[in-house]
Amino acid sequence: MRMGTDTVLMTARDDERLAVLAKALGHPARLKILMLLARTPGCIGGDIVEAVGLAQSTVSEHLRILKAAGVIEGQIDPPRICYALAPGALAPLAALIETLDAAASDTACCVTPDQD
Amino acid sequence: MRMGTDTVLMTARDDERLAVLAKALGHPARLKILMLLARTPGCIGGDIVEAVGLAQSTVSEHLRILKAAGVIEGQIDPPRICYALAPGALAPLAALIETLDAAASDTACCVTPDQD
DNA sequence: ATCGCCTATCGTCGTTTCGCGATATGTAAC
DNA sequence: GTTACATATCGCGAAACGACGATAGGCGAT
Repeated sequence: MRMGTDTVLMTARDDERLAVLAKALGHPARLKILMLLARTPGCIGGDIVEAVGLAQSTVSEHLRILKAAGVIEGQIDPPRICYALAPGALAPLAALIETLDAAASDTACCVTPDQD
Repeated sequence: MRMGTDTVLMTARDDERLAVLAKALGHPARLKILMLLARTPGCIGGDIVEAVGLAQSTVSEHLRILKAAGVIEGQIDPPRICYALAPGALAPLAALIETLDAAASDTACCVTPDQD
């Protein structure tokens, strides 16, 4: 299901799942981690701790949240743990945004006609 | 140089802004409100309260958060207040997701899709 | 087996969020 | 003026979040 034709219609308790996904992105430290993973060619472990500048336990928590949300994947590689972005994990969120943006242009009935 | 708060150094402040945007979507009630606004042809006011099934004060708070994040806009129309989705507000978040998803395919080095 | 490295989990504390009822504000109508 | 309606704001308690230090576990090297 690529197109979000049904995105507006479903709105069941998928809200909950979507919210978890969005909430995973709703923190600067986690965004930083994702950005780091995005620009890292391979996989990284403890380097993340230094990059975000927080305590190791705190970073581990953020990693756990991201993993629980399905945004990242962790694979145990003998020396350390290899973290990488999970492909397609954000697709539902992308579809949501697309739907909302499309509807925004359509429902722009009472928005102030001032354009910047 | 007066240094314009942030330049190309890093996405220090950008992360914050992006996080606020994502956090605005990171709640079931707020998602419900946005879905409702997306589905509504015109603009709605107090109907939102009944739709989400929460107290009027609670809904007002969620609306305030969404408005603060720039996701929705409210225009005072004498009898009530007209709320509508703000066009293009989620564009930065969409760009983020696109970037992450693109990088996910690229950095998928240690993921073993077939094996487990 | 012991050491050192890396990661996960635990316990705690302060802050923030969430939900509510009650109350204040503003405007249209009377 | 008052009344009625719709929204915003104000406490307030309960829950969740974010951060930390300390601790426990797995694995390679010694």
